[in-house]
Amino acid sequence: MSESTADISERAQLMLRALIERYVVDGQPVGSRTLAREAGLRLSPATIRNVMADLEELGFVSSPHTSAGRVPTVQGYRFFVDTLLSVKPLDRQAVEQIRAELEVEQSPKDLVESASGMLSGITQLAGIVTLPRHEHPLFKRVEFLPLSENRVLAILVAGNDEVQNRILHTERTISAAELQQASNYLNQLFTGKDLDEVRAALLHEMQETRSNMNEMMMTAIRMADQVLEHNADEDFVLAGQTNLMEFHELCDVEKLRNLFDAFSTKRDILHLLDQCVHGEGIQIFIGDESGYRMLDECSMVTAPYSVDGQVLGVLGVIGPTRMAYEQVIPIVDVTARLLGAALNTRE
Amino acid sequence: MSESTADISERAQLMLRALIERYVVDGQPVGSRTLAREAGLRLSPATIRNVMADLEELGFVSSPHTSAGRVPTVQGYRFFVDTLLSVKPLDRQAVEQIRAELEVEQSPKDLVESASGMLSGITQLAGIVTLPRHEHPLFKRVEFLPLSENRVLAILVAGNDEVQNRILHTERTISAAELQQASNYLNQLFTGKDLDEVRAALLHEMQETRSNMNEMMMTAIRMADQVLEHNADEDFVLAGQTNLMEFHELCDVEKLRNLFDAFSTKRDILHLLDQCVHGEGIQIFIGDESGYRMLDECSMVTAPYSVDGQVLGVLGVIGPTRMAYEQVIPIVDVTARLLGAALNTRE
DNA sequence: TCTGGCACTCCGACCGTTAGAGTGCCAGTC
DNA sequence: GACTGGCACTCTAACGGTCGGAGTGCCAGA
Repeated sequence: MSESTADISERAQLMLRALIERYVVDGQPVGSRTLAREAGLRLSPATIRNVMADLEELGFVSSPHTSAGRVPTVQGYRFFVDTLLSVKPLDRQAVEQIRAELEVEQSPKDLVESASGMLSGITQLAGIVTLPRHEHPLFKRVEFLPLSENRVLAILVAGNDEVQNRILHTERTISAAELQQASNYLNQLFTGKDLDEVRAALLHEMQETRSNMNEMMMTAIRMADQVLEHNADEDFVLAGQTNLMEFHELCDVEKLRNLFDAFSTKRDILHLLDQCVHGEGIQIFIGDESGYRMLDECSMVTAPYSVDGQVLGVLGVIGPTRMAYEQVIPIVDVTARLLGAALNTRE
Repeated sequence: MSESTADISERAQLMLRALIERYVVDGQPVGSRTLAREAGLRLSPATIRNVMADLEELGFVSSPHTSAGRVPTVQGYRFFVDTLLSVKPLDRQAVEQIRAELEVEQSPKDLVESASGMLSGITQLAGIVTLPRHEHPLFKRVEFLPLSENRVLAILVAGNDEVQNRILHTERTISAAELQQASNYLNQLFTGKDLDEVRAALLHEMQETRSNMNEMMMTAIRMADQVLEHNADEDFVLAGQTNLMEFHELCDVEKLRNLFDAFSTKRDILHLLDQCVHGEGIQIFIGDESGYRMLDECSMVTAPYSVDGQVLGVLGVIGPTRMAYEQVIPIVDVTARLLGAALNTRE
């Protein structure tokens, strides 16, 4: 008991590492003999058993039953990724593959989908990427086009050149000149302002002066709301969910159902991803660390991606706790950088 | 052997029907005693066994092993839906629920999602709806807005008021007047024409006269392409996939994986849905009738939905072969009508 | 401090048995 | 001739016992 978590013998660390690396392969409990063979150390199974007993006492491994081998616990994985892990630099081929895929000119939405596909394809796990979201979208421009008698097409351009359309039905036919006047007014006043402010200013003005542009301004507000709301309710793109079915620890239909339900409900997953935006760099949730029951047997490795230093979203990988962290981490890392870069060239 | 498929004794038909209705409930083979109890007929199990033997010879039922009850075959289900089925009219409450959900003002995409959710929610199976697709979209309007130095926002409005945006980088700064001129030209010439024709005409003109509006016209073509292409590659919205995990005949992880893979690949499913557009009214694929292995244990009930007599898409339900067809069919039918109606009010 | 040996435990696989459900067939009855 | 009760038969799923393998903990000796 004199040992604190901080000073586990180096040998024990090597052993834990070997055990995890072995367990990741086939998900079977690892026994002392196997470990004696596989770990580079020249030790007998008996010795290894002693060390394993120590590791068990520290809570890093546990045995499913008396005469089974040992299995890493969440704490074991945590210690592993925090202090034992040596991240292998990603091989050039994979990097090039991702770069090539993301370099093709495509819309942000398509880029996100490509990235998600890449993540799941390379790791053989599930890839997840949130849609890019600007913190404070700017008002850039609004236009109103007469469509037919009582219908006007309103177009709002936000700072990131995101465009919103909306067809509105008006009470009377509004002339092209009037529409022009309205848009001129709004554009002169607000171009470059924060969309939030624009919204507030319009609301204020509508109450003050009951101008004849109310209808137009109403629309502008509604559209601003839409952009803001569209930005508020984040969304993500998932790929390769079915890869998760390969892992027998998840193959219980009950668990699968909970997991897939969470994927389509999105709420909980989004909430979790949200926590990853604020943390800096790679974030890892192992097993029940996430706090969500359906992810108890899963881990999630995430990294935020950003353009010009502004974080636009998060991406990552979801898989069983026994994933090859040392491989997944660099993949997530690189993909985040490359996605950021790809989004940058478009703006 | 003197009996042809056409003339099965009425009693046998009643029996097949009772058997299927019973089997749908819990998916267990149905024995003669159960059937004697449940079917209204006052017959002894022995008699029922004789009739069951006939049905088996005709290929309508089969027994998984010597001393199990009988299970309907695909042919059995087929005969059932073709000739035995009495579709129960949907109860008003459900209809109202669907109507209410689809009556809220929302975009086509949202409507489709609502419909899909309704289908899966009411049937407790998976709901599927293709996005609406106009066969011959019309050109309605195009506008070009100067954004900044070398950037122009192009907006194309199609006949169904579908709007496409695209930002284009120009070689030189084009004045607002020039842009106005270009759009006026295009609008005057092409409004109301078939988008296909517009595209062809523009291409032709570009080759003939090397006008200074080439750049604008190029864009118009590209955008037309986009609308056309967007329409060509259909897509669907799926909901309630996880409901399928409740059925033990699908609970084998291997099958589940194939099914979910097909859902995310989309190709095969789309191909199947495509066949349903052309058939008129309700279409039903039972088990391996679909020709796709991953749907061997599934059935699909579909109906096309249309606006003004033009079919825009298909919707339906995917579930295990033992689904309550007499309930699913009217739900699919009604939802198709209501979705058509909902889309209509928007145009 | 490490190791070989030993007793012990537990799981999974492999029977054999049994109860239950359902069948097919036959002879008897209305 | 149509229906039924009875009977022998078959197959499955569940239970329990046995057995080998894998792995453990502990101890005594190097």
